This record gives sequence, structure tokens and C-alpha cells, in this order.
Amino acid sequence: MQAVARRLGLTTMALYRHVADKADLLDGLVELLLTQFPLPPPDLPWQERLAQLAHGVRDAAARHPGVFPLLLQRPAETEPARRVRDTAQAALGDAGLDPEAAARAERLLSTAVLGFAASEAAGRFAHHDHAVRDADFACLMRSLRLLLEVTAADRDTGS
Amino acid sequence: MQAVARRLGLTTMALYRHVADKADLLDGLVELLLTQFPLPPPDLPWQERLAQLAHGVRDAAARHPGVFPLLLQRPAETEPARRVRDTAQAALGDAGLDPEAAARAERLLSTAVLGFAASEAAGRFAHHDHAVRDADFACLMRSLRLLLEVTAADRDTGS
DNA sequence: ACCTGAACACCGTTCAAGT
DNA sequence: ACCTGAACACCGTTCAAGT
Repeated sequence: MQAVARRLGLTTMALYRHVADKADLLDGLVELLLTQFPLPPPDLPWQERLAQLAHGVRDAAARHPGVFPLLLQRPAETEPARRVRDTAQAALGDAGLDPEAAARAERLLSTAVLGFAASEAAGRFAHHDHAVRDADFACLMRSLRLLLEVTAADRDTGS
Repeated sequence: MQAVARRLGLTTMALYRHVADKADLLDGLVELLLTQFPLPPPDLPWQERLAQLAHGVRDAAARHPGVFPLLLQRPAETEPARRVRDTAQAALGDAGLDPEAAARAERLLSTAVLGFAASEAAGRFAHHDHAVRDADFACLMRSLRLLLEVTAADRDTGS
């Protein structure tokens, strides 16, 4: 709070005009974070859209490692959070999942991607090169795509 | 610090005899957390071992929601952390992955499971029933097993 | 409407001093 | 060796008071 106020050239107490408390300020920060990467246009293939979303999330984590871990901590029911989630769910729907399955897949996929990005931001993989982490991320992306394609194929053949 | 000291019936300053600082105390807590679930015996099938590990992690998160999120934040190079990781890597080796691939798969799988458990502990899925979260977790487990089996099959047929 | 001063109840940490 | 008292530099937050 004091650091933020100093940066704005105000006293600490002036902040409480614009923000209810510290948690409210942090909520505002994660909301801002979710607008820091582009949402893929809906006419791209669904694989492409999910990949762009995941890369955007990872980039945002790299640019804002301090705030990012908060994303995994709160329900994120703000407008920008909803926009990101709807984009992912739409892509999963186009992958052939029914709405309920798409919602579940979105929760699981976002957890995997957010978890990876948060781990990286917090330095959990700090003893690995950036090249290793890039390969890890690529492997994660490949695995998730494979999984969705296998699931879709199972559905198509009715097995 | 003060709360811990009060619970021990000591003054706050007495803690600094046994612990370097607050971060050190928290490191000790996550170390303890990693001993709170059983490591599966190595004679079980690898699918079984990974499943037991994942369930153990989720239970630990449910029992200690306050400390758990810290697991995703630090490198975890302590002895208990290594034991858990080695158990997972051994199972992945038995699934047919070479050592490098097993290490990578361990990083990705642990991130997915830890991310899910941390999300649950922190209340990110608080607006969903426990039944929904159980189904989510079951879906995650099924997906990860499927993924490993597909990968193993690909390797066996040399494609 | 927006900002400030003064104050409150808390933090983690250090260090000289005690037994 | 282990613990304590006193002190320091910090937190977030409130509220009456200023413009």
C-alpha cells in the first residue's frame, strides 16, 4: 500500500478512496493481468485458438511474475476472467465437447496451464534452463492437443 | 511468528533459535507436508502408484489448505520432496519413458496435480460442489493415464 | 469529491542481557 | 544452549479534519 501510494505521489490513506482494501487492489491487478494478452479471433481452428491462449497466459506470467500466482488463488469471477474462460470453452466446444464436458475441460486445462505458468513465474523450475522450460511447455501443449484429439476420435467412432 | 510462538508457549524471539527466519519456517512446513501421505510400494503397477500419489497429494491439500499453495512457489529441493519425485519418476520409467522423458513428464504431471490441489485448497473452485470437483479430479486422472498409455503405445509400435 | 495527520494494532527481526 | 526485554523499522486500516 505504502509503496503504491509513494509511486503515485500520494499518501497511503488516499488509496482508500479508490479501493476498499488491499485484497480489492490485488483483485484489480489480476483483472488487469487478464487483459494483457490478446484473445484469439474465433475464425481460427480451435487448436490454434487454445495454443494462442496458452502462450498469451505464459507470456503474461513472465511479464508479471509478482502478481501472476494470485490467479490460482481466487475464483476469478470478474468480466475479463469470464471473457478468457468463454473463449476457451468455445474452442473446446468446436473440438466436439458438449457444454458440460467443455466446462470441465476448461477447468482442467486452465489449471494445467496456469499451474505451469505460475510455477515458472515463482521460480519452481529455476534450476532448469529457459530452453528446458520451453521444451516442457511445448510437450504440455502437444499432450493436451493429443488428448483432445483422442477424445474427439473416441466420440466420433462412438466407442 | 507471534502466533506460532504463542501456540508453543514461548516468546516470538525464542523461535529464532530454531529457525533462521519466517521463510525457513515455511520451508519446514512444506517439508512436513510432503511426509503426510504414504508413498506407494514399488511392486504395484505404475498406474496404481501414480494414482495413489495423486490422491495422497489431494488429501494433503485438503487437510492443510493454508500451507499447500506454497508447494507451487518454491523449488522444493528438500529430502522429502526428492523422495516423492523419485517415486513418480520411477513409476513413469516403468510406464516405458526413458529417464529424460520421465523427468519431464514428472514436472508436467506434478504441475497439473499440484495446480489442481492448490486451486481446490485456495477455493478457486469454491462455487462448485465437492461432487463436481471429485468428478473433475477423476477426469484429470483418467486423462493423464490415457495420455501415458497412448504415448507408450506409440513408442511400442515405433511410430 | 478528494486528500491528509494522527493514531491504532499489528508485523518480522536484532541484539544485548539474562539463566 | 536456550530464552527474554526492549527496541526498530515496517505493515494495513480508521477516522476526524482539512480543501
